[in-house]
Amino acid sequence: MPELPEVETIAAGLAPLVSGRSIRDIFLMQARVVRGDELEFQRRLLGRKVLDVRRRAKLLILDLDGPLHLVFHLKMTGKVWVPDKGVQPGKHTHLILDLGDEVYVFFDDQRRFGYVTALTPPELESWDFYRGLGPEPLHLSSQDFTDIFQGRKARIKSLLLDQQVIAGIGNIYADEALYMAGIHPCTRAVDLSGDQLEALHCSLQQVLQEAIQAGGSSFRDYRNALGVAGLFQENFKVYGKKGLPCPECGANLESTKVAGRSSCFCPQCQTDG
DNA sequence: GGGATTGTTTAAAT
DNA sequence: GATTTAAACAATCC
Repeated sequence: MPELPEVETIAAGLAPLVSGRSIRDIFLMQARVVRGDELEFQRRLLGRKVLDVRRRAKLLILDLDGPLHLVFHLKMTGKVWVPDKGVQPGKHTHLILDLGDEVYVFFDDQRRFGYVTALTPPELESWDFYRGLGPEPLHLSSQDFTDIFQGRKARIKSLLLDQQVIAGIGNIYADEALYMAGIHPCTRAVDLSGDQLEALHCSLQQVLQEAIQAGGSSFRDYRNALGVAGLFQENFKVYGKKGLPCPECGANLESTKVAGRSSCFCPQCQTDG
């Protein structure tokens, strides 16, 4: 569930807590959450110092000396956080990094879809998934944004969710941005006017920035680096609100399947589908 | 116990 | 071959 704003919030919260600290010990309770050989994983990490914490797409990346990259994908229910002192691991805590002075990084994942891996810079750069990621939406000019979708025949919602096309967007922010721009999720990108693409660019940047400001969305069980819930879910206009009235026109919001995902939209405000 | 939930991969279709 | 769509997968909740 964590999308761009949630991972951004986690990275920002984690950075001051872990930067400059070294990994003194590693406790791996669920080896399956580690991609690659778990012994090699532990060998690589031990003693490394955290230099920086950042986000790329939905990936949370800790840059370590060596150099080495500790890469998390949180998928649906993954959490990377620094608990208050004395907090014991839960039954879904799969990995703990001991950073000394009673500072621990917990990696929790109830459904265990998430994963973590330790990669050297060449390994990271040659990783097909990483290399194939599309541009960061917040770094795109209106022109670049338009160029991405120009002439594509797929439905706009599918393209927004495609990490190779544009990175970091999931079901929540795709639905919200399309609603704000007045575009039906089933519209083929090729059928969108220049004005519509510009509106979508604008609404996407707005919704992402507002969500980051609010500390992400806490639908279900997302928590930030301190284990605190975000607030943006209170700003949802359409996501998960099938059957409720549209905040603009009052029509009942509808849901349909696009790219295998439920997609909530207003049949009045989001036409041309 | 079936269906829904997620992002990604892989296979199939166009 | 390129593009697009659908199914499969992981584990759990309701």
